[in-house]
Amino acid sequence: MSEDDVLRQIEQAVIDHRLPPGTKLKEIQLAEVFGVKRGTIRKVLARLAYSRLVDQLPNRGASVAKPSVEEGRDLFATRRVLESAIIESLTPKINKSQVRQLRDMLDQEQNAYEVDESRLALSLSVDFHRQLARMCGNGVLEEYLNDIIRRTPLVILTHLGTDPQNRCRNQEHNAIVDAIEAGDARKASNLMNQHLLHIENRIEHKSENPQPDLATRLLSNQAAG
Amino acid sequence: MSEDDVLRQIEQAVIDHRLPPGTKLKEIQLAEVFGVKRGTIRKVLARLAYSRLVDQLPNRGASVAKPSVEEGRDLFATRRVLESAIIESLTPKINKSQVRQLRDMLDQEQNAYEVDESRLALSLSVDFHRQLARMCGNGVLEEYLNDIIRRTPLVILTHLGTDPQNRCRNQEHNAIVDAIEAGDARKASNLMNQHLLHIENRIEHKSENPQPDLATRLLSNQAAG
DNA sequence: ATCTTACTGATTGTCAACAATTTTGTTAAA
DNA sequence: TTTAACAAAATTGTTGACAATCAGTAAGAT
Repeated sequence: MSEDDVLRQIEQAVIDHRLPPGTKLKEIQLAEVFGVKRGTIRKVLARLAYSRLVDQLPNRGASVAKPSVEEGRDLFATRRVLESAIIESLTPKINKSQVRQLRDMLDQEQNAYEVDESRLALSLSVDFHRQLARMCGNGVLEEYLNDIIRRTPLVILTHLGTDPQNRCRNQEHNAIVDAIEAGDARKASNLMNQHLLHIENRIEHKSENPQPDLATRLLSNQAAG
Repeated sequence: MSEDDVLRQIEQAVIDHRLPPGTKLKEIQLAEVFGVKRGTIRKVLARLAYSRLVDQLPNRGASVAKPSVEEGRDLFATRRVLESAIIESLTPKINKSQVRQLRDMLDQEQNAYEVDESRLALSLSVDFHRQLARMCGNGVLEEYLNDIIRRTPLVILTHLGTDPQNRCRNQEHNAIVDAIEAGDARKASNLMNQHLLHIENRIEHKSENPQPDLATRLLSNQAAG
């Protein structure tokens, strides 16, 4: 298994919340799990740290990142900026074949929901955003959006949990494509903004009822132990 | 000298075009220059590659990146998106002390030009953009803009050379602050867009008269070799 | 003359042993 | 019982030696 494979595996595990935020990532352990040398793990962890998916402290190793509420807010705000720009750039120059491609993706996504393949549906839903970035033809913009998309699940996990309501709404995706197809860049961009705000706002609300910290959680369950 | 020090030194050397695009960065050589072990250089090169300041090919080492015209165009377009968003976000909430701080920076920059400290002037000019990002209060946005700002000199170097006309115009910076102070976010944002387009357009024009490629350059000088 | 092949030096990539540090566990004194 | 000091274990960080690979060169074949 190559370095890139290991990277993808860990990334995917984070996205699927098999590795919740805060989980310690020990080098030897990971090396044994993936059957690679410690040096490989070391490089992978450095890359994950660079993209803010893990936190690294000197002599204290790596752990799955726990983005703060502020970071989550900033991340979503930046994502709205980028995705709005992508839509504004794409709308005037999209062609019919591309519109059809987007529709196909949304149909697949809807299908996956209906047959209860929720993991596949989530994955397709993310692909929709990625595909828009790809189509807009600006590689740098695409690159930065992909960075942000990779960080988003951690924010949602950390501050919203795994409630299925946190997913993208397929219906909203369809409305965005409608506006793009109609050539209404402003409307499409606004719809995307709203779409992302729906999730973003849940973070703000949730953070008003902050998750109990370790002490609180232990004291409210004194029978255990 | 620490890993971060080495990183900064190389970064600065790239920005100051002491290391022109394409320069090979050999591990042993760098290790000797900075008086560090090869492992340190190795980590630094990996980080520089991640931020696209150097290109890395397997078994072929690292060299200072040579961004393509497309990458340069995309980079500037993305930069306009981010900096516009920063201005729009900052304008409604900036306070007088912050405006004064920006003015001070621009005065220093102007001063540096007048006493012909062009390197200092350039540095202060970049700081102006960074400061706006800092003031807008979105850490993620700031982070991404700093990434782009680090990559910008390479694009300019590769496609425009070291012509002093490629610098930011102090006058345009002042006009942007004027609009911010007047609370006119739309105008300030547009000015920033124009400001960046002034440099961006030079890339497009330059690339219409493409630099002769290697073959052409060699054949037009057959006496050599 | 041109192409192929084998060789050489330089450079990058890998690894296992060692060092440094933090964490955990234990003991002993207050 | 608590605290502090110390010892042991686990983990991360570093290093030098070695392996693998590549660019360049020269000899040989066509």
